[in-house]
Amino acid sequence: MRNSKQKEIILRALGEHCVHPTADELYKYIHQEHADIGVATVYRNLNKFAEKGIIRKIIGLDGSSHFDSCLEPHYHFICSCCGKIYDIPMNIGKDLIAKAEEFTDCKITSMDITFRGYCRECEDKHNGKFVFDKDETEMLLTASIS
Amino acid sequence: MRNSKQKEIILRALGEHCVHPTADELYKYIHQEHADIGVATVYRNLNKFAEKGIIRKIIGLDGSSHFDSCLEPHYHFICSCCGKIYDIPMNIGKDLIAKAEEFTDCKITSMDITFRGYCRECEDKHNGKFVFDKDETEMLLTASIS
DNA sequence: ATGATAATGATAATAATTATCATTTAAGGG
DNA sequence: CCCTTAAATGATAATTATTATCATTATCAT
Repeated sequence: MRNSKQKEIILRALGEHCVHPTADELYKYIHQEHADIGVATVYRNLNKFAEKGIIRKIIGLDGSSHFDSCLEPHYHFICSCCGKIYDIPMNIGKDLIAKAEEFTDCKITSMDITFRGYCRECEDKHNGKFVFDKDETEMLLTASIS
Repeated sequence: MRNSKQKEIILRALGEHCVHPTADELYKYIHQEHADIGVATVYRNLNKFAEKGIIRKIIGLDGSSHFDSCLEPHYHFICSCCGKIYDIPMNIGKDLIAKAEEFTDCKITSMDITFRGYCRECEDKHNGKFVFDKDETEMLLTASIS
């Protein structure tokens, strides 16, 4: 993989987000400062980075791809109300892989644990009654960009 | 939710599949016998069933939505080579939810564990060197319909 | 510096999913 | 059993996210 100015910009931009953005969201964010970087480049590189293990790809509530620059072992929490994805910095359940290999007779290389529920904010605001609303989510994700 | 002939057909068809199909795959399967059932109806009902907790929705390697008629607590294994999704009938790791709630201060309602690796077949065939190929996957998924 | 070739960006193409809306159907009350 | 009402359906259009194409540009080993 050859180096490029665009790759550095994309990686840095991803690092600036605590709530994990989609390729499209990241493209729009980058576009503000670097209007000369194309959509295809952002999609291409995020996927390439994820393939190489430089970043992680997470699948959101609605099946959309989100990206995560944190490589430390951790799991994810997705709020069923606002759709935001949070990190859970845990390194438990390592023995689960061994158990699963016994059950399946397959070679297991990784494990993702995703918790769902209601984040503090949504639990307080709506008492957990609301369901996932994509528009609201996009608003919140955009708002969290600083 | 009102009853309908289409709903019954869709639910029965899903139950006949051991490898979890996507909405589109299930539509094509149903279409062979019931050409009068529309795409929208299949998508609509699968999603409605999943919402109501009658079936489960699983997100595949490439972010596609697969459906699973089995409601017993279990986890999934996705082969990084052929993309097929298998069930792992385990009921371990219940205490993980309690731990995650401590960490996050969020109300957690569910947990998904997805293992990735290479299934027996792919491990033997390619020695785990191949990466996910969507076309090959579709072929295999279709072939598994009986 | 230079040549091979990987990376880029504009755009077209694709694929999956959802919205629209006229028509049909289910189900409860009279 | 018929009627009413609203939910469900199916054909199709629309949308959306993502990927493919390809001419041009940039990287980097030599």
